[in-house]
Amino acid sequence: MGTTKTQIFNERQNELASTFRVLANPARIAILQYISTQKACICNDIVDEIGLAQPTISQHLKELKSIDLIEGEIDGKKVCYCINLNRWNEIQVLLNEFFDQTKINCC
Amino acid sequence: MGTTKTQIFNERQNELASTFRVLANPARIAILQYISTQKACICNDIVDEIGLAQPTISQHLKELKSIDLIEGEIDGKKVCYCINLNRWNEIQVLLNEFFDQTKINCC
DNA sequence: AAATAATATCGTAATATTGCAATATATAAA
DNA sequence: TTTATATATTGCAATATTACGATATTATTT
Repeated sequence: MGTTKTQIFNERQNELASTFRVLANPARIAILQYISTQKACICNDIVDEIGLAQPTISQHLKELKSIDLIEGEIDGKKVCYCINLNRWNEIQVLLNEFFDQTKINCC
Repeated sequence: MGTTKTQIFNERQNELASTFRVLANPARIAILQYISTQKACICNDIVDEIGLAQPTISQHLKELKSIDLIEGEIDGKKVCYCINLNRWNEIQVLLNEFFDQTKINCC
C-alpha cells in the first residue's frame, strides 16, 4: 500500500495524473512563472527569487524537465532554463481535452 | 521537512498547486470520467467499476468534493455523485489562465 | 425493532514527496 | 593548476498520500 495502483488504469488516465502531479506544487508553479518572465532564460537566480535551498530548486527543475516542460541550455558554468513552448501547448491541449471530454457526458 | 512551504508562495500559486494536486491521481481521473458517463449520476457502482476498495473510493470522492468538483446528492441509502459543471468550468478557466499567462512572457 | 444495504470514518502500513546539508561535478577565472 | 562559482547528486528526516480492513453511521426494508 501507499502506492498508486497504476496497473488498473489506462495509459491516458495515468498520463493525465502524472502530468497534473508535476504541476501540483507551488514551488514548481512559481519556478515556471519566474522562468517565463525572464527575457534571457534564467538560471539559479531562481534560488534567490524563490527562497528554497539550491538542491531543492535543482530537484524541482529536474521534475519539470522530466516531462519536457522546460529545457536547460548549458552556458558556461550557468544553465539557462527555458519553457519548452511546444510541449507547454501540448500539455495545455491534453488538459483541455480532458476537461472538455469529461463535461460533454455530464449528467 | 516533508511539508511544502506554502507560506513563501502567493495565494494563486498555492491554489493552482492544490487544484492540480486533487487531479494528480489516476483513480480520481477515472472516477470523474466514470461519473460523467452516467446518465443518472451514479453512486458506488464506482467501486465495482474501478476496482479499488470502498473506503478508498469514498476517500477519493471526499477529495474531489473538497474542491467542489463533484456534488453528492443523498437518495435514500445511496448517494448520487455528479460533476459540478460550474466549478468544473471555473477550474478549467483557472488552469488555462495559468497556461496562457505563463506562456505570454516566454523567452 | 431487527436485519440489510450503502456510504463514511478510523486506524494503520507502505510508499511518495518535500526540503536540506553535505558533497560531487563541471566550468571559468586567477 | 589552484580557486571560485554554478549546478547536480546523495542521503536523510519529516510529512503527505494511497490503500484497505475494521467499524461506525444512516436509511431502507422486513
